[in-house]
Amino acid sequence: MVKIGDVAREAGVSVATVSRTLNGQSSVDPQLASRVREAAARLGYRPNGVARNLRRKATDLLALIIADVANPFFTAITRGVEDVARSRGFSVLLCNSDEDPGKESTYLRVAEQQRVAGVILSPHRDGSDIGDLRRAGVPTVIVDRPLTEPVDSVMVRSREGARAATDHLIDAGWRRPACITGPEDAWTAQERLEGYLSAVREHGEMDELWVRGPFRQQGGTSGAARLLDAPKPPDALLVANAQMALGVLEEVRRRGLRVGIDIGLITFDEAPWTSFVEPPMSVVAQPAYDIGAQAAQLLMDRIAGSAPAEPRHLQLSTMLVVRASSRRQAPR
Amino acid sequence: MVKIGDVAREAGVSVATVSRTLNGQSSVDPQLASRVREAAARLGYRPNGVARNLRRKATDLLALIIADVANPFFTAITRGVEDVARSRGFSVLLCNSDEDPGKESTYLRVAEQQRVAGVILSPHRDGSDIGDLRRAGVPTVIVDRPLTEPVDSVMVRSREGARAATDHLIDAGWRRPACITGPEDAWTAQERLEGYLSAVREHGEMDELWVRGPFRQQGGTSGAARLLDAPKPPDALLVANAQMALGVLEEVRRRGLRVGIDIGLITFDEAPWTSFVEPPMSVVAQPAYDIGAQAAQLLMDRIAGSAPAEPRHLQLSTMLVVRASSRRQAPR
DNA sequence: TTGTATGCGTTATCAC
DNA sequence: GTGATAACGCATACAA
Repeated sequence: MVKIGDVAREAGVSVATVSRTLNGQSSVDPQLASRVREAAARLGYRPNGVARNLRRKATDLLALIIADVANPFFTAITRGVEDVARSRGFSVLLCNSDEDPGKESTYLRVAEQQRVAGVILSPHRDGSDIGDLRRAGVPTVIVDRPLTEPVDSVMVRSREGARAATDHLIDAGWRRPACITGPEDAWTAQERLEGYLSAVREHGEMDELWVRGPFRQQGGTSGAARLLDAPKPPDALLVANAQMALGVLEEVRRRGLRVGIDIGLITFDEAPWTSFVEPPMSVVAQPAYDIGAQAAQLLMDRIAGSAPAEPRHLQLSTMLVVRASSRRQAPR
Repeated sequence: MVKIGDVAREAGVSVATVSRTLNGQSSVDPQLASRVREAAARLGYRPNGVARNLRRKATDLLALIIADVANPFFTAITRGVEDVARSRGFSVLLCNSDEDPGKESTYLRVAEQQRVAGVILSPHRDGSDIGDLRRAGVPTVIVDRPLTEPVDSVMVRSREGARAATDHLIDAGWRRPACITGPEDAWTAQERLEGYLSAVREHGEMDELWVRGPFRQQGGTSGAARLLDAPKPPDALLVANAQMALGVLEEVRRRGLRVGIDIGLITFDEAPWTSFVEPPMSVVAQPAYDIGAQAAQLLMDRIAGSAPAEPRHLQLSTMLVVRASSRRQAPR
């Protein structure tokens, strides 16, 4: 492996000059500079990033710690993070925590040990301990779920989205909208439920119909089943996430209910399939890519030191996308 | 930032003893060892991974260079890689090349400079130059698309999958199956087309019907349109990727054709939506997660030096998943 | 502008 | 079993 000294010898200069040249310092004689560059090219020199990082006491690595990159919501966040990171010369370490506090803290430790320049974290259910990170002075941005610690964050106005979706269901003529949300310890589940409740309460004379379940397909299936088995079942459903929505769809079809006629449907998350099911599914779209991009931006500012001392909290809005599943057609 | 010397002083031992203790060397007096561990905990010591990497001349970082993590096929590969990497104590650097030779070579250089322990690469269309990597002795595994260089690889028997799918269409009673495949310079597109062609030729007396398009939704739309506008249009379609399949579905519906009755459909890739469209879509499932997991496994073996000198080539099989879209129902 | 020399925080080699 | 010390490859303070 050729190192800086080899290049220096080849070019007949000192290592300092090689270093300066390759790091684009202006104070190098153009003549020498080109001799250095030629020598480096001739020898196929590749600077050792590890040594450089050690000396500079800084890396150009970002850690992205999320539940699961296979969840389309996080996939989009990941893409957003990676795009702005790359544009600023940073690379991203991908960490799937699977909502497992153990894996999460392992990754947090890895991030700290590898001296990453910053961390973007979607904390698990029960809150996460980023105390070590903060003590170590590692810039951090929280996404999707809040943390009590005073750090930068990027969130989505879930509650407002749920509320708008519920209002829409009612406006469309559905009389008994219900909500299928996530587990109690999931903040986003709570937010979405509250959005639903506030809409229903405001309309008055409407029953509050809701159930919880895991944020997975099966959670949707069983949630729908429980609601539909009730003596006075709902006639429309707001589902808190796309994976659950697939389960709901399954259950609804199993019962022979016609979406848009017998039952109205709307779900959180613009998954790739939503506009291709029959009928197309209305959604509360979350700006997932932007969450990632903005979080990365915040982080870069923080790393560059060009951020205010106090933490900044970004709140992105959802977008209501109305398709056929939530429009009420008269039964034939 | 507390360093190893601080811990040594706190524990009243030498840095060597601290290092040995924290790296789990057995040859340390248990008494001293616990004193060291206590001191480290008391001080909140975090080993500096960068310094360690420099000294050891090795990192526990893997670079994963793929076209786009947002493509479900690559998402699954990514998850597979990350899982086995983590289980072996490695982290993964996520790199989206977007099929752009420029981005790809940038990432290749980053990987080399950061002295990653290994690289998993899905080369872009026109072939990729991993010469530098090989010269630098960086273990590399190629996935999804071949490269002439003699390195480890994990591929899918695309051709056989396409052939099985075409055979299935014919067996199901479709008389004029066609193929919508990707661009000429995409190896997988070629393989899938050839699989289709071999099936059709073997059956004899059948027209070879096929078109190419970009591996995107729009490619499916326009491909389907061109085929269906022909004087003698096909009655069934084999589509080379899931994103194209969405486009095909769109076009087919636009024309009022009933899937499974007027036209048979089957596509490559088990995307999350395939079983939820109406009617459920038959697919040629690729073992994407396994591709990633196996590639990572191969790479780890190579890194550990426990791999044979000659490159190993894994070939994973596809799985035909027959759903309603490719079964032929009599028109009502 | 250029060169020399020091140190970044570890691990590992060598004596003891 | 333990400790002193020399690398690892680079960036930079300082001297020239």
